[in-house]
Amino acid sequence: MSSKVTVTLGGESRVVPVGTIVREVLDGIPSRELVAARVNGKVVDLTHKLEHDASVEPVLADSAEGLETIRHSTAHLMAMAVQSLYPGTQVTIGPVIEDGFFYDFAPAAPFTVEDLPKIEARMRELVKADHKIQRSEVSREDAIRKFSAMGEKYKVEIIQGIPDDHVSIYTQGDWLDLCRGPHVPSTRYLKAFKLTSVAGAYWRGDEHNAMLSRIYGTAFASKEALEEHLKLVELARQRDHRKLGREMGLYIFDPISPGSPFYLPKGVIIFNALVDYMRRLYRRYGYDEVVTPLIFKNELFNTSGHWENFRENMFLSPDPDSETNTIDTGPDGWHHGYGLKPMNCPGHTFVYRAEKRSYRDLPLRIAEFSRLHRAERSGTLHGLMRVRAMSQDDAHIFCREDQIEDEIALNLQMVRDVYGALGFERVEFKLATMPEHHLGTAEQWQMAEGKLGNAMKRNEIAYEINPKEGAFYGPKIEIYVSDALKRKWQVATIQLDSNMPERFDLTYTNSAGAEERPVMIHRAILGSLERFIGVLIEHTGGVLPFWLAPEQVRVLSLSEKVEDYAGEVTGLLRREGLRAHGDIRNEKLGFKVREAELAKVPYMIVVGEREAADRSVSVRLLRGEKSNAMPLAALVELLKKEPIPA
RNA sequence: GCCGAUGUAGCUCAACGGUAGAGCACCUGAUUUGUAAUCAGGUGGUUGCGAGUUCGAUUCUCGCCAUCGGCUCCA
Repeated sequence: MSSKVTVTLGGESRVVPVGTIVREVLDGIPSRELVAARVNGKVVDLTHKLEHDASVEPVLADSAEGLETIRHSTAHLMAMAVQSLYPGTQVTIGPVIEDGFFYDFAPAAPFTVEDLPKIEARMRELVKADHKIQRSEVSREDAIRKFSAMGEKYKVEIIQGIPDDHVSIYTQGDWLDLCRGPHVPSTRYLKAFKLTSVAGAYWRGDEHNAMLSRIYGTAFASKEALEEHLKLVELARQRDHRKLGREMGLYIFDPISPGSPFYLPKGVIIFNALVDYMRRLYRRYGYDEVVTPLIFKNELFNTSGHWENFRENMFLSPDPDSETNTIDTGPDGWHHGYGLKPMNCPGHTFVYRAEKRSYRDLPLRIAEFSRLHRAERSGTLHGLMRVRAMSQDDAHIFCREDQIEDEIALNLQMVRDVYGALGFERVEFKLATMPEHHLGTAEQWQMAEGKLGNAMKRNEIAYEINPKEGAFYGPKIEIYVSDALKRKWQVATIQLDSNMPERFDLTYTNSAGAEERPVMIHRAILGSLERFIGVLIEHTGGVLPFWLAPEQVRVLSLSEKVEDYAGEVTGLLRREGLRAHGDIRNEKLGFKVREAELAKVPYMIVVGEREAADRSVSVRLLRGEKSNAMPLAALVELLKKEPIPA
């Protein structure tokens, strides 16, 4: 074996002795920017020894990998600080996440936010001490012995799950942790971090396991980048749909019905505008709308499989005809009272069965906006994003097997129409595949997944696979959008189902006169209207497009003298079908403008004596964007040009 | 459901082991107003609910409910 290795860096090659550390090869780069290196594509420590020929690239602090390394090292720094402040606390895992990192601990008592400043202070001390961060490799057995001796039983459990003979350990000062790495060379490199919150988290995410105490934090390459991030978080907080919804008078929540919004008149306008929009699309795409019951005998849910699979999320009601009037479980395992529907699908099979169906009737597209109720666990409720009562732009398509791909493709087209019209640029698609518990054979699943995939390819849609996340009856396409907090929300879904038609024994007569089983496609494009409105509000910061704005025009009178003219203008706009209101209160104009701005009314129409004299108006757009005067007729023209998606 | 925090007027928030206060909103009056807050006065709270400790609880303790941050779950 040669004692020299050839290193390629930035297109140039050089020969160095075997065992040279990467840092020495990257001698041209200032140490404060360099946090790690990429050797043959793999990110490693700067102290990594070069044993073979390799191509080497620097990993800089502000690159994606650099940031990841910094965050990971910061998580270690935090763990070191925690263990020095709270001896006896065990460490578990501490990964990097989207905007920072967390570390799960098993402390004597759970951490609270009051602990964070103390931990942060200790972290800063450790940074100042400039502890070198060193990697070493030990055998699995040695590592197990070592961590056992330290009383770190979670670490031992982790190591026991690692198949390799050797594991790596990182040491900084008198502290060490099992870790794959890489890490920054010393704690001095960590200069911009903040601990953000604490939370409980189960060991390995399993609620049967012990509850650990998790601390979240974030770290950046520079103080400026951290500040910028914190500013964004603050901005996002201001856009919170719960705050904006209240301020804009759209909806409220009350403990009298947890998880169920009370839509106020303005909120209903948004709700109805979205429903109207979907109805226009339904006409174009050939859907029929139905209204089915909200409450059913549980016999329905027993047949559909909901009783078995969804009961814990259902609101149940006794049978009023029953003498005992209880919701006890009956002798055959399901109770004979009523259940509030959590989904429309079982009910829609009765719409299908209302007539004898022929292959010529298919595809049959049945839509419904009815309210659905799901008994979501109390801790999961979150404004409009996670509710117990919701409406969906729900539809079920009953079709022949040979129509599946076309129907899916048509739906994907509709998805694009909708998200394009609403200005969502970041839309992601996933294909959720066969889960552990499933009905049908692997071949059937493969075929169904293939059809969904093909339909996406036909629409030139790039998608990821979401393994084993399909519904138990069939695979699904999941469609996600991002909100202002950069949280991804699943909104739309398209699911293939041959189970429900089977359970309800749905058939159609084929061209040869024989009975065949249709396939059912479950789909929603906006998904839950509640969640969609929440996402929309955070996405737009409450500044909704004209066609969705609860109040489109506000006419502001300057004084009592022009009250009549203001009323006349408001009346005219209303007759033109616009959502216009007059503000003729005894207030100064500045005050009225401010209130209209806060209410996010897109058009403010100012009328004073000048305007009244020549029958004109002065127009101000939201945020003072534009302000000019025009004749009344011109205003109507202008407003009628506002786009409404169809 | 689990971990942690929180709950005071319609909203945002302050205070305190000795029966609560501000701003906004609301009401009344004055002002007649030109593009993000005119002035003055007034109404409004059994401090989330229930129990305990205490001479006395809104404050301390416990339970419940709800909310917030997470976990978990999500056909």
